[in-house]
Amino acid sequence: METSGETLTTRQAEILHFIHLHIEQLGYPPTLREIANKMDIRGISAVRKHLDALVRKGHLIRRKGARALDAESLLPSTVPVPVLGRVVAGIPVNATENRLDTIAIDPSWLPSGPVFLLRVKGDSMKQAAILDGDYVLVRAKETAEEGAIVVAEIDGETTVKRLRKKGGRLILAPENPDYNEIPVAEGSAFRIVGTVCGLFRPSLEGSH
Amino acid sequence: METSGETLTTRQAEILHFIHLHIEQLGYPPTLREIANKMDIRGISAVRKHLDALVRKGHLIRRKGARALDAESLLPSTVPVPVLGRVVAGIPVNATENRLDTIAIDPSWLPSGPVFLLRVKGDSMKQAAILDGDYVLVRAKETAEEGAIVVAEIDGETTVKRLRKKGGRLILAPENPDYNEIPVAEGSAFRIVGTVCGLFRPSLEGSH
DNA sequence: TTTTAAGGTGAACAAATGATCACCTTAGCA
DNA sequence: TGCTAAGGTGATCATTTGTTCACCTTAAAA
Repeated sequence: METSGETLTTRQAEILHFIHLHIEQLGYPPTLREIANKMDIRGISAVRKHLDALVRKGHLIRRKGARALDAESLLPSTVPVPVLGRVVAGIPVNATENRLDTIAIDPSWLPSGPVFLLRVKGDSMKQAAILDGDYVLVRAKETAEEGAIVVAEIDGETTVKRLRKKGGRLILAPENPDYNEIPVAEGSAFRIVGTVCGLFRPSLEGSH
Repeated sequence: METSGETLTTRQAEILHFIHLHIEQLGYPPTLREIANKMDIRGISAVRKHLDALVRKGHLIRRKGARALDAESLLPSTVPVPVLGRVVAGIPVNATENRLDTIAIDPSWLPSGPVFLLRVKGDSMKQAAILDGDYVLVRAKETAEEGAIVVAEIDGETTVKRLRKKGGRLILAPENPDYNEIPVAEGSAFRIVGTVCGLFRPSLEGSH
């Protein structure tokens, strides 16, 4: 995601940095005079020239009015993704219950459609490089192809397994020899909640 | 992350929503008159009263000056993290060269201090659940404890391995029996770039 | 040597903006 | 019945803000 065309001078980069900082800290852009103060510039015409340069080089958008500086549209935005605790009846992505938290995810790491995050318990998917405590990114859908890693609900339990077929019957296959396959019995309460399409492992440090 | 104290009236929620929308689309907050226009209000005093109510109820921060509305500090923010290609001399976190991309990461998944993302090549850390194509989150520092997973540069090559000691000498240990340990020879060009403190695996779907 | 771009100073000025005051309407509540 | 909160109208006014123009300095390029 390249934003720039030409490269910035040191001074221009300093000013752009201050604008970003101001927006981050206060929630809105600075005025020309506020920029002049912080940069130790006495006349605001100099500031104006810098802004013109930043606009020309594609790092800033200016519109009419006070503080009408847009430096954020050119930065990556994010999508808030809910972290669900238990996954129960219905597609629960928009439900407030069971929502433990909301994490911002970069859109380039998201598929289209409804998604949610789920914290993995246990190491039954160890061989698929999914560990206890990892967050899996789940695309909410009721169907899945054979071979996909799915989040499924079976007999009231929510689990992350690989979906396989054996002798014409669906099974939920772990990726760890210490665990047993879970056959999907004829009359069992079985439902696919979604497919695992990403993985996040924060605070990995200290594991060994 | 609860932001509100008291609940908003319908009108107040409408106005707050417009403010958020304006910031999202244009990068800066609206003026009182811009709010009045969109809300079909003729006098700005009415807008002022609504803003006062939003401030009182904890949904907005106001400061002196035009467009000085901060509605974003009360929403989850993100931190832009650079994705580096090659990791070469110096701490390159702020260098524009080698920067392939910038990804927004939720601060709750970040440690303090300078970090960057690095795409993993090869499956030498397979047993540590780090696969080819994964992005590792690296805390940039020049030292690491034994047992930590590190990004290190040795003889011009950048690699992700576990840092171990064997017979009083450092080694870079893979987590895959198919790979050999890399001993750190006395006079070799060896440098620790950082420690792996997180992992991201987008577009996992389709792997089996 | 001249030219050009980056960076800066200073001042005048029109437009945009928020503050403030007085007054109005409606609905719920005591 | 009177009171109060939410919501609104209209107008005045001081301040802030961006625009514009003329001119200066310095260093690199032609």
